[in-house]
Amino acid sequence: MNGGSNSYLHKETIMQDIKAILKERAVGASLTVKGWVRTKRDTKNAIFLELNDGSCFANLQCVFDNNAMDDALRQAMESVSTGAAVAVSGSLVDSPAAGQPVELKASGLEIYGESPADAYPLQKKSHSFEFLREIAHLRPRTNTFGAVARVRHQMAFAVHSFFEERGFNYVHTPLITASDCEGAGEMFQVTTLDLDGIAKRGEAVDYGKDFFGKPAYLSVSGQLNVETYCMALGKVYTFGPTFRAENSNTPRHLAEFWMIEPEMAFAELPEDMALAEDFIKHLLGWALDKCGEDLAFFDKRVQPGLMAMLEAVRSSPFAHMSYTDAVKELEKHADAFEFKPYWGCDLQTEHERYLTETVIKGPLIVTDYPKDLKAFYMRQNDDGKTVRAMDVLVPRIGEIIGGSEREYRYDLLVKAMLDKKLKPEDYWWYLDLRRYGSAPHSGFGLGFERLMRYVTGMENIRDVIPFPRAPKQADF
RNA sequence: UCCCCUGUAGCUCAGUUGGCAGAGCAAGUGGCUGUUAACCACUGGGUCCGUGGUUCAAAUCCGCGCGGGGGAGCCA
Repeated sequence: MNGGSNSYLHKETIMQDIKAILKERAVGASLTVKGWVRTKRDTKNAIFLELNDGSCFANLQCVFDNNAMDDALRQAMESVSTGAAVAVSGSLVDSPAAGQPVELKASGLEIYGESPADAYPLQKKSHSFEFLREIAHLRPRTNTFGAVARVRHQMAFAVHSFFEERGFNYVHTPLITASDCEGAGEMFQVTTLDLDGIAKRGEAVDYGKDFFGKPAYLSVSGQLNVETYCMALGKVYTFGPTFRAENSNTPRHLAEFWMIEPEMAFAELPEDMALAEDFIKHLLGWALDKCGEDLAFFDKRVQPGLMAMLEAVRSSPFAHMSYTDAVKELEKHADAFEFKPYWGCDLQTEHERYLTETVIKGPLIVTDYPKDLKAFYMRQNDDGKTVRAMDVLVPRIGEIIGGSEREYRYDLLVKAMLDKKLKPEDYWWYLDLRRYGSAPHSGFGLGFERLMRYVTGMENIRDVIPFPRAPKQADF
């Protein structure tokens, strides 16, 4: 554990991560800590190294006696600077100074990797998120992005725990699809054809020679596929990457993002909405319970009031409003909008924000949208005008969930396809679900990174995923 | 894709009517100090995004290109 022959570590110490050390506070214990130097401060009598090993937000302060270092240790210390990877051994003591309850009274030091101070991009100061985005390989070493990474892990884990507790099966839907009919946005094409060569030779593209024998794409949604397993296992969900080739350049869109799509057999829209509300509350509650230290940082430095907001959402019922009522509400305040609301209009961002931030001041579920605004597979209401869709809107983020009860009646589904200029034969296997044992079912999609924006308070979606992909942006 | 803003030291930014390139932080050196966004002094540090133009003179004005941010649309 102690490394090479030039080690100045004490050999008989216990290796622990900083999270455990700060939790247990075993004063008197001999310890070895391995991590990265966040800051180094010299004084006459002591040298302070603050170490972070990623296990938690907090650093461990290691204190070396500046008057009791031999030449070898002093020389090693000379080459330690912000960013260096080191191991420090010593004994845990109560800290005589304010700022930390315990600290490591250090005597051993080993350097694994230096980090030249005149070149290392991360300084002992705050950096803009825009700058850090350009060094995405180093930004997880900062307070903010370390916290984002830990929260992201916990949220992914919470997704699975939520569905596991409720008897859902996790289904892996394909990322590559050869059907050009998912209808949820522009798709990335996948090919093994030599496009350069074909272009140089001036030939026409023959997809019969492509890998799949026809054009193939990255999936924009797992929903249609997961419905097949829903009609067999009852309660299912997907959680995986999703790809949209839209040329959208906003703080809330990515070309590659992660989406969670549950689907419940025999469930109608009210159960779907209840699931969505429980899901959001489970996730926010999990974050509050498991990531308090990280959230406290976001609350202090990124989004003041964040934790109180999350607590409030967790403990109060979501508001409900039909699309028709929402438009009536908006029409009362038509002067406030650039786009005047009317029945049949798509709700603009300004409309959604007004509803959640001004009218409701919290999460709002809007239901029963005009059928012309929504996808073909949504269950049609008896009024002939609306479908059983529901969008969960939250302040600051806007739409975080989009879902619906699905149309399970064969004839009505085919008619909806034709109305939207889709070819039923392209959806033959999807239609089979309505021919053999069709049943009411409902589901929704939650954008994982939008959830992350909501939970952390981070404004830009590119800062809540490790390596964001967006138009003209695929570095790292 | 459209609209607006923006690009100057490692980072964040200032730079007046077009007239010798600046500050804070970071880095280096020294000092002080159980420090904790440490403090004090000194030092080094520039393709002013690129390109073309206007001008005696361009970081500054104009055209084009590229990058970044915000808003809109698409949506999760």
